[in-house]
Amino acid sequence: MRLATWNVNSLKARLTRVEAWVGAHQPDVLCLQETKATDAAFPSAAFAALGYESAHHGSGRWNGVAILSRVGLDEVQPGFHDEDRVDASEPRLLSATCAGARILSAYVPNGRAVGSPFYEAKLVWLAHLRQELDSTCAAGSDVAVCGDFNVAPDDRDVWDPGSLDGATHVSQAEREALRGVVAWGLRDVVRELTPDGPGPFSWWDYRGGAFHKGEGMRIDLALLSESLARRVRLAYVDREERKRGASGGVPSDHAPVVVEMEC
DNA sequence: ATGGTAGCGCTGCTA
Repeated sequence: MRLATWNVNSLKARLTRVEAWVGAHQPDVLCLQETKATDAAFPSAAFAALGYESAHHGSGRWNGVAILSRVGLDEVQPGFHDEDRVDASEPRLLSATCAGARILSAYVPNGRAVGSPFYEAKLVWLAHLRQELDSTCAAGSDVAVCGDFNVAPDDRDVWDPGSLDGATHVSQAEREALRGVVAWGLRDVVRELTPDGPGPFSWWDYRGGAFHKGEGMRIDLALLSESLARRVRLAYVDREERKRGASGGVPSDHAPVVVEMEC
């Protein structure tokens, strides 16, 4: 089973690259974030032509999450199961069951600036994600929480920890909120298989040639339950996709994260 | 040099 997650920064702008990447890498399940698409505009036919069922939760313009699967796509749940918990106007979570595993595609709020209302909402959103796992996933079951967490888990996950000390994405409270999600019973398998930093980064600012200067962050994660994590044989970031070239057009500012599990 | 790039969409916001 090959599972991947990718913030595409507009599916409309990236469709050719996504199709090429799917064809080349053949994921069984692919979580997408920042589709910036309405459900009506989501290109389900294009993915069906590649052999994938798909589900999307989006309202256009901003946010938007999707799951593609060629191993079944059932029990699709847009948003949190209890919509009273979080403002339902921002489509940032989509869950589905694929080959017996509960898959969550998550786009955590950016937070903008430490201490802002958006930052406080980000912390609340992460707390609700933990509650979602508590109330919808059984301990010991196959669960993968994949997406753009907009948090760098520790200092190995940023290019220059000193210059970012206390900033958004690396603040203590954000990291604690992320640890709260992980503490449900998840493992950060890319980090486990790549213990040395800095990196592997999954996001680079479009500005200032950050990618080529190696100034990125690791904020896109595949968090796997124990039952899935012990089957992992490969987990990595596909930096090649972040380069301009072969697939044509401008790349997303995020690279895909890929996990390969036995059976 | 207090900037820069990209997407959406047509004005300025979001990241």
